[in-house]
Amino acid sequence: MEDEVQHWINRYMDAYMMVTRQVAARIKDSIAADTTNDQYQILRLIHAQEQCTSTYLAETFCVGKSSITAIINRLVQAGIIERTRDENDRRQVYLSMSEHGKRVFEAAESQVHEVVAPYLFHFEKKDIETFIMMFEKLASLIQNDNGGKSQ
Amino acid sequence: MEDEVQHWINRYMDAYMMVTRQVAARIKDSIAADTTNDQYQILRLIHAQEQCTSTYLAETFCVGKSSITAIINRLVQAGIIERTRDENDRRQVYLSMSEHGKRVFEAAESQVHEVVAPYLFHFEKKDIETFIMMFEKLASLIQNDNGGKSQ
DNA sequence: ATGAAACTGTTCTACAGTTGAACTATATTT
DNA sequence: AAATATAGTTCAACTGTAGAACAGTTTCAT
Repeated sequence: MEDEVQHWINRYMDAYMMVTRQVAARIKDSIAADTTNDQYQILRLIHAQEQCTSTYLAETFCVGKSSITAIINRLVQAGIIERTRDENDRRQVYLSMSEHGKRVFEAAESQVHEVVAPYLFHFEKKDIETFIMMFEKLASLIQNDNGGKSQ
Repeated sequence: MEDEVQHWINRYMDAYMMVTRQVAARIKDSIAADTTNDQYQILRLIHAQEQCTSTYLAETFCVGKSSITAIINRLVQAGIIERTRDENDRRQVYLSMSEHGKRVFEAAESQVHEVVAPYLFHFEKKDIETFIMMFEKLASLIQNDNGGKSQ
């Protein structure tokens, strides 16, 4: 039983590292050279969020807020992201994509899809569903498990 | 059909990012502060490989060889890794763990297992097998797809 | 109403990781 | 022997990360 768990974890880590690294490398080669993978992930989060703040990004991305400031500074400098202060609570700064930013994001997105899509055709529809659902269940388990280490 | 693929990719990316980031953050909090996640991944590769070279690590990790040099330099400086030149082909340098390195690696490994294992108990044995097998299939698809971009 | 506490985000310094070009040393090819 | 290929390193420039100190804003307790 214990051995089985160990074995699963090792297999998972092996496959996981391979997939993660290779997919990241392929996406990097594919999307415009001046946008990094992390920047693309940040753009995805901003795109999906109505009023996106640094705090939200820091929590979702699991990094400190100063990392977000650094990334956003570069994206602002590249004319991709714009900052807007909330007039009701002037502490908050909302992050949104400029028109140029939207074009950059959409181009990157379609490149990513071109990289990933071909692999899907090697799998049964049913298996893809199962795979994604397990991934989503895992994501929600992890998400609802903040702070409390045990269990 | 196209829409379905798009939808899958988006769901996959969402779940994937969440799991990747959260697990990485938890592992980082868990393993000794002076070993990074990337260093742990490198140690796993060295541990699994009989005679490990920089070139092998660079290819497997999908980075340039100079990145590997930088990582290995830090691990050598920390007394975790040792370099040994091949006497038959003096260009080659084999990387191996020192005794201290082995202890560091085993400690990190057991920490990682402690972080990951609890999540497994939320899943059916059968589903875990399916999940890992799909991951492994994906890994091997990607691996056997070097160079040729299309398909 | 005012002062303490909490919150949002930035700046700064130090470091890990990445890249790509230039380089050293060794081995192979012709 | 000279040209070429291979394995690895060095260097400079950059992205990403952490954590502490900080500034500005809001909330809360008394």
